[in-house]
Amino acid sequence: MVKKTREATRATRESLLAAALQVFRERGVAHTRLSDVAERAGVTRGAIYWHFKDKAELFQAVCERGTMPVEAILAEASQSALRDPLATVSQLALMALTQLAQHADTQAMFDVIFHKCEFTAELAQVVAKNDADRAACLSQVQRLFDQAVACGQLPDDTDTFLATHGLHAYMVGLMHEWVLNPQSYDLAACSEPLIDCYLAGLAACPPRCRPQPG
Amino acid sequence: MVKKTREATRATRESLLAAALQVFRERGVAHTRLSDVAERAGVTRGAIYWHFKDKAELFQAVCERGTMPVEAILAEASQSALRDPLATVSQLALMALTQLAQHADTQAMFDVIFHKCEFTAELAQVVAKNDADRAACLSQVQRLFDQAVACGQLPDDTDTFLATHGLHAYMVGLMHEWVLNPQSYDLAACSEPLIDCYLAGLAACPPRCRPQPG
DNA sequence: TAATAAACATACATTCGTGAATGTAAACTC
DNA sequence: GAGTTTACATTCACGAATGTATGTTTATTA
Repeated sequence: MVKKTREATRATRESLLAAALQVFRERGVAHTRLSDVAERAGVTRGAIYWHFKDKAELFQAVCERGTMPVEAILAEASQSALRDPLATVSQLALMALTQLAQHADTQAMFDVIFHKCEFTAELAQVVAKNDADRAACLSQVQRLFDQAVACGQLPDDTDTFLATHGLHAYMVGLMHEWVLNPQSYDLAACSEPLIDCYLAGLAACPPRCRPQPG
Repeated sequence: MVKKTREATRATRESLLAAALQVFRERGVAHTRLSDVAERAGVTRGAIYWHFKDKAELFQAVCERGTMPVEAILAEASQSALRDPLATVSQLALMALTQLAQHADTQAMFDVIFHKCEFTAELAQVVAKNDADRAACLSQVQRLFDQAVACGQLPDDTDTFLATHGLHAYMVGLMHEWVLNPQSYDLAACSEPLIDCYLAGLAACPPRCRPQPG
């Protein structure tokens, strides 16, 4: 039983990615042996080395598959109308948390990223992509906050850079901690009030721009 | 050159902990070889195995040394007067961020914890301690929020559980992201407005208690 | 339908890191 | 100041994981 049809090959690759995500979550990325992943997927290590160069490339593929939905959310939101920038930000955040709350694979993905992975030199590819994604996300949100200031939704002297970083940190922290204990509270139900709370803080008492020195 | 005086022994242990923190940060915990740590500390692996049972115990010691100051902050704050619960929370958060902003060792520590470590089975000890610390911190803060509600500083129907988890997530996210780019903004200067922003959101639009079903 | 290449399985060599075992010299105890 | 223990250094043997090389069978292609 060797050379499969094209569809079977795709299926093998998919089951490898799914198995890798599971084993990564159970054992941590650095501690997983490729033989474990192969066994979980019902193949041998040879199959892994056929589809991926090494563990780093496998991990990268797992990451790209896992972050696709979130990136799709961001891309979709960038199309959205800009009559109400703050509402756009709110919906963006809400959709991200909802995606996390509702999809087990997304939970597994973020569990791995946040708690079961060491971002070291050999994963430089993934780190670089993460950095690029974060930068894109941040600049997109900051643009929305700038529009919110222009609309009068936020005070004139709002430091939108800090506001953006604050919101991003909030989102990261919520995901980081919630995946540790998904049963601690109902994320799907609580996302909206949690997000509204931060945005209300921004409207009421945002970080202010300091007069630039010089 | 063997058997040192007691003070020299303490110094060796200290330099091992410092070396471990550095190497953990550079290579990630799972990828560091104890020989690297020994070399960095100017000793051999024998010295490590004398002071610590294995890598997990070394990591645990590094963690305990690194989280001491933050725990001291919490302990100190628990003594504080309770006339102004929200101000106490604010100062608590501010001190934690200030500690991070001002001490290179604390930055290294959180960089390792957040980005250079896999929390897997073999580190169960550390995970358990983390969980206990987090639970203690959360309940302490929630008590302060409860007092704030009693004082009228927060609305009567504030869901203090969610408020606490939100603040905790915010803090975790701020530290998690800032250590990735300490030069991205001046944390020491921005901590206060960032914290005030979230607390203002709590006062203005907190997560509300839902009527319990049944 | 013959030839080629895909999609793995199998077998192998090698390296790497660990833990334990042992050596040892100096500090501490009495 | 002799014995004991400390605080390491050195050496060794072992397993484990990796990457590669090769085998094998079947889909695909011309």
